[in-house]
Amino acid sequence: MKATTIYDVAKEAGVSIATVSNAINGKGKVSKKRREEILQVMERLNYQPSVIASALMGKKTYTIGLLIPDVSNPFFSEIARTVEDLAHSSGYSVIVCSTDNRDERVEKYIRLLEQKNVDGILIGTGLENAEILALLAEKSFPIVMIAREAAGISVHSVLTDDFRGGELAARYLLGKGHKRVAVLSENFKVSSSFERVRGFRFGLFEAGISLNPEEILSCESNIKDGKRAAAAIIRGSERPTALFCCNDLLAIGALQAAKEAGISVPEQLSIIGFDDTILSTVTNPTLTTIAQPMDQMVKLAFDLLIGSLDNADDIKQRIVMQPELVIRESTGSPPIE
Amino acid sequence: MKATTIYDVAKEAGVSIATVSNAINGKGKVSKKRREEILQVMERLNYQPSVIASALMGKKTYTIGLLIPDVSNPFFSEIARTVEDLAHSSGYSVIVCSTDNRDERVEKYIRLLEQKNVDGILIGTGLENAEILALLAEKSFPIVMIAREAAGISVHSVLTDDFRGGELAARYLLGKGHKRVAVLSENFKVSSSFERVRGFRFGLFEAGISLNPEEILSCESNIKDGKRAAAAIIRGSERPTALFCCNDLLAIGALQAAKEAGISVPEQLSIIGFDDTILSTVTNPTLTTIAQPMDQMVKLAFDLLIGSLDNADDIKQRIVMQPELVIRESTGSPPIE
DNA sequence: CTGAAAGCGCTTACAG
DNA sequence: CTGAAAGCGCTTACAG
Repeated sequence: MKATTIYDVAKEAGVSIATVSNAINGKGKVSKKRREEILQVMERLNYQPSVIASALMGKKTYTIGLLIPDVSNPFFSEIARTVEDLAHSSGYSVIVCSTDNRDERVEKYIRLLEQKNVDGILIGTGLENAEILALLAEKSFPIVMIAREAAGISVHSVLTDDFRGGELAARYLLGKGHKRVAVLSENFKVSSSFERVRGFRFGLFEAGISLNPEEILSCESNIKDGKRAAAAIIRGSERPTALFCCNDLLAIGALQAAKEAGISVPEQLSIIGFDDTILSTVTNPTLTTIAQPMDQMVKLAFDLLIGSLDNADDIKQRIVMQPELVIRESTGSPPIE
Repeated sequence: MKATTIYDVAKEAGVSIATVSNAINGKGKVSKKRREEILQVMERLNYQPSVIASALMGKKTYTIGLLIPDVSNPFFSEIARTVEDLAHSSGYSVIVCSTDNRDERVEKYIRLLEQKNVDGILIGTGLENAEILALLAEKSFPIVMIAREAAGISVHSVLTDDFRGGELAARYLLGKGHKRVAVLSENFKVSSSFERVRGFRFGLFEAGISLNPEEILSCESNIKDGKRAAAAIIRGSERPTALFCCNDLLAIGALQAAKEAGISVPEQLSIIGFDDTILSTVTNPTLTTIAQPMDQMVKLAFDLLIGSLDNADDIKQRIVMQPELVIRESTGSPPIE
């Protein structure tokens, strides 16, 4: 079943293919009557222009890439969904790429997306590798960072004030009366986590409380490793009364470790997460967490990307959004000594 | 920064573009020496063939579509991740399309994917609409159904024996001593849910227990609606001692409804889900559920799709996998009357 | 306002 | 074994 091409509609409408093309794209001058005729023929023949052919002529492919660490991680799958809807309603489709935060995957995907001539890329995965940054810098397609930074290359970025988020968590815990706290972080090379921890320490510092290095643990960002690391904290000689986790996955690991150790949350241990994913509403107790305004962030990032498509030299923006504390059940006052 | 084309490497290597093309694709005869030279030049020039141009010549686009109800739903995001990895390692990329089970979205996405010349589509969303089935039937690209059926069109499908899954749940509950049970289902028009309920009823029936229509509720497939529907069941005059939910999302809704009503799970009410998503390990109590062997299913489906790419007339298979009961904490014996 | 022609970057017979 | 040429389905000056 050969698809109908522009030639078929040209012949059927008794005009040249150039005129059909013009009618479709609203380019050149086509008389209203002709245009209508052509549109009707297109309808009748069920003609759909080939994106491939027009892409070859240097037009857009109407495809964008989305680079994230892992689609199966709820935080990112929620982002993916928002991106997809936005893209869809502007006529774009999105190729999803899970990087696992691994440089070789990032690089491979970037090359792949380039080969497919995507119009632009939304990046929500870490970009620390100098080689990759150099690779990206020489590309012609626009890039927008979302919830992450990319130092040294000229791109738009939309992020949350992670430092402030950490601070928010510290203040809240302090307000509840906690004095002995610990931190469970994702790998420090992930800049957002690093900032969250810095902010948290700063919040504590302002209240005259300092955090010893051994009270800050880091591990891979998944439930299992979070659980293991949290178990170590819980078993420690001086168990903290509150634990700040750099994301919900780690917080859930902590929740599980506490359950296994027979420590009740929040009565004996307060746990606070970050991201406000669907997971935080599903645990029991539900999770107090720091929310990023993801829908807005994705919307902003997407609009910046689409804007860059037509105007590559626009001034690169760095938009910083404010995080918010979402209080649920996993936090409370410290136990009375 | 113009990308280097086949002309550049041809000139640089002192051969014709035809020879370069042949060297790349291993077509025609190219002397070993020439081929190596060309490959070196390609390397040096950092040449990457344009997928677009070769797609226009009727070659593959190395892009597949994935149609699922919602990427942000953990069950599907886990599928998406597996598909992505499989695709990636075979040189394909995947365009993710969330349909929300809405016919107009399904249709729009199918047209979009066709326009983009995807090589094939993996469908994990319901396909009941006759118009859409007709649309699909006339398409030239291969389609593989995953965890869903598509009646009346010639496609491969890989599914779980949903009936058996329902039966498994019934047997297990029966074995625990439950006699008064209820069902919380997703919309019955979703065939997999319908089968699960049928299987569950059958399991009960074999033990001489029948289910009244009012003990089977259906609602939208999300936590909130599940919670609301479960609340109605719980408040009912004769509260069941066990509740079978057609998927984990609904089961979580039920868990929340129970918590809110002050009913303890599993002591006063056993709850069993379906799908074994990450969510079922995160709740408290953790969720007993019926697992589908998704990784295997996705792998099979993907391989069938890739196979169909080269051989469109292969005999369409219908592979049925066996579900498995995963016992966690949300189920137990019924309370003593 | 409309059409002939060139060209995008490839692949594929076909001729040599 | 290698290359000239046609063609995939479009778009874009350009001429009329």
